[in-house]
Amino acid sequence: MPELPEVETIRRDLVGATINKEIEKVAVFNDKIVRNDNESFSLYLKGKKFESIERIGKLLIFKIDSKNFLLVHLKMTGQLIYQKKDKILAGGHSLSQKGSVMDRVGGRLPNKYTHVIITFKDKTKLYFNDLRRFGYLELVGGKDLKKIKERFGIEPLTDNFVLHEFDSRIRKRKTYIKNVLLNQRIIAGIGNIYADEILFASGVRPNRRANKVQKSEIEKIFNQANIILDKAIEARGTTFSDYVDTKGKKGGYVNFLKVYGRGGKECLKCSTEITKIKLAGRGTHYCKKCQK
DNA sequence: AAGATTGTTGCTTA
DNA sequence: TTAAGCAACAATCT
Repeated sequence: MPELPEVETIRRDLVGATINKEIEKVAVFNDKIVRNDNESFSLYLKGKKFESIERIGKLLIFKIDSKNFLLVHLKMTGQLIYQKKDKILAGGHSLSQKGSVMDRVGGRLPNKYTHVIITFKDKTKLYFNDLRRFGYLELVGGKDLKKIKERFGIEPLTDNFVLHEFDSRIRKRKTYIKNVLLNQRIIAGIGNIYADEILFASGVRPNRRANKVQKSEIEKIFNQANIILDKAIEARGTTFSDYVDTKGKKGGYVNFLKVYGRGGKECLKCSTEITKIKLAGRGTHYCKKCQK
């Protein structure tokens, strides 16, 4: 589940690897993944370069020129992997038809989940893989991009992410505090894993109503969001199931998780059993003693 | 073998 | 007009 830290890790890696490299060829194997007409998509990108790569929330924005942008969203199981050439097993052929964990995390490429391959002129390749096929690629113009950007709330780790704004956005809402953190129109980039981790570190239960959370608690949530997202980027993200970076490597923050995925286990602070509930259809983990 | 897994959109309802 | 809540989407694992 790529959230802000995972997508940011990918963005930084791809800036180093692909900026200003001429695209030689684009192959699309699944016509639902690319939201534009597949043929014109490939044709358009041929000969183009990425001028820069930005991110808003969990969305990657590859700038082609001042009016054209390639959007890539990984949703739950999308991957962007960059490597020199197809890895081919000795004596075998390169396209694995059988899905396996090895295919999903760190195996040979392309595999049955590879839906798009961008080949650069220097023969390096960028693979878009997605087991669940929720992710997408889309070419958009400047006006579309502007509209899309407007749909996002305040962005952590930027100058717009200030306590006052954070507080006023949360305070208005009657829904659960966790829902507010997950709502991309209010705050961009936080997903299920980091929402649970931030609330644990802040001592606030996910099912508290946002408008009933004290100002001092909102300040804690704000501070912990900054700390945790920063630390997670430093650790190159969290691999819980399918996430890997552009080299196919897992994220190290999984070793720092305090509550996510630990339902029924002992709280690392107080040894109380971690409670797992369902909130807004999401698995939600918290410590009933440490979080009020 | 049903249920869980989750990011986002779009619909319905209040 | 806006917010809240939920179904739908997709494939795989337990």
